[in-house]
Amino acid sequence: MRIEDTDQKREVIGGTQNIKETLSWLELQWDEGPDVGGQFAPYVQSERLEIYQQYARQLIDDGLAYADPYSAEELQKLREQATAEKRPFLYRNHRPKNPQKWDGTQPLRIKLEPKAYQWDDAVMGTISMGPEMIDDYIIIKADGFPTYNFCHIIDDYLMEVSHIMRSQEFISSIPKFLATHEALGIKPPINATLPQVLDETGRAKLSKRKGAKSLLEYREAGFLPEALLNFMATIGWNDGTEQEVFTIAELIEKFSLDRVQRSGGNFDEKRLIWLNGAHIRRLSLEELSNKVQEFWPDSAKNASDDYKKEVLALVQERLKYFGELGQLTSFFFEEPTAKQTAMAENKQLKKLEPEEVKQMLHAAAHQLEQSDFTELDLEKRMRQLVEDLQTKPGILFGLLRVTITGSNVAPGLFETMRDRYTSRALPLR
RNA sequence: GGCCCCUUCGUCUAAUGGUUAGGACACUGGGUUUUCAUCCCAGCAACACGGGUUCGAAUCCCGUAGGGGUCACCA
Repeated sequence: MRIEDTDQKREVIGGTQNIKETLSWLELQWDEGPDVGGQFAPYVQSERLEIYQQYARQLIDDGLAYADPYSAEELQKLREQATAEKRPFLYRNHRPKNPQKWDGTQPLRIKLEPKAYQWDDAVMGTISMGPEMIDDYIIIKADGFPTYNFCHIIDDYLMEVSHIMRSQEFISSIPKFLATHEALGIKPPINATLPQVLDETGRAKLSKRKGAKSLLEYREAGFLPEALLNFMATIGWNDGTEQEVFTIAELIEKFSLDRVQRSGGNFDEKRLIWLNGAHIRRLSLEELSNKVQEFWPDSAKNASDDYKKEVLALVQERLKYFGELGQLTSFFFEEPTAKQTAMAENKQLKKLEPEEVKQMLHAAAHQLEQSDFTELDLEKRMRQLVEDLQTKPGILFGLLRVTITGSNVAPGLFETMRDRYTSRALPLR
């Protein structure tokens, strides 16, 4: 892992920390980099300025770099002119004839020979671009910091990087990178251009500025890292079989660049939600229990771990992400409040007269007092009651569900009764 | 505008000249069931368009259209 922090103006407080935290959460570990060290340290570019200066001086000595005499305003003007004439802006058309000696206060530009390049991209295949893609770009800014375009090449070389996998927006810069390698007399690594991830509309690349969530927000919402990785990996890649759900270990084993697609894919959150549910269902109760600790409702604070585990077992197959845990389980820990609303929303229950409701609940309570609260006994008694009251399972069970959970959506009724009452988490009334 | 990349169901994708164009998500219907969910079954739904090449094209070639990227003292 290398921290590319050469743009002082855009440095965000906590930005690096955020990246490290995200990668750690996703279980993507770096074996070399900040915090862990390595033979090519330092791994933070702002601590490597000397190195870039050295390479820049070499280029000056070779006559391959020169000071840029233009002011920002002058350049801006030239650029606007090019845009107005509907042609690309090329700095090299305005190269100074006799550039002054670089004193470190002006930007330093690399002098590249315009020529066509052809190379093999590990995803895109053979790509070629003409000389119009080559321009003299800034390698050291007026503030003394190098640009990404320049210093990543040096770092990748010094750090013996084998593959560079970048998103599509870099592809048209690759000829400049190749030309820079030539100027420095070093061999370029393998380039792989990955498809972009687009937003739900498929019209723009996914970006936080346009409302995309950060990965850490998915963590907050209770998504699993393996689901996120599974989801991201299968936008633009598949293993050639019909497998949809992959563990992290499987992804590491099966992923290969030659099965990566060239076209971009949409970020379909519905598919992510489904995948997350699928991964949740694969967890053992023990694993699930460990992962949801932060997501229990406040009212579960004093409940025992054993009780919470029982509750968890009842909701595991209906949990799509942990953020739902509260609304799915709160009635195991506190008396529900939404009973009236739930009654009104239930097609069968809203037709009942208050007197009928009262009668049914009294009869049910009477049975419960005699029950041993095993699931089997509860079911036997309630089914008998359906017959005694000459009602339907849907009505009596629905009424009990609403009474106990405050909701029309809940785990199995008899399991719910058993867990809710035998634990003495809530008094029987 | 120049240059580059892309285009299979609504979405993620399989297919590498011969398939009724397959799977998954979503959606719809059904089954299991006390609700929801899980699970099972079924349905809906795609080769951007036009020319070639070929006995035969989603697949190869050319063109058109559409989409994306890039043209910073940002990465």
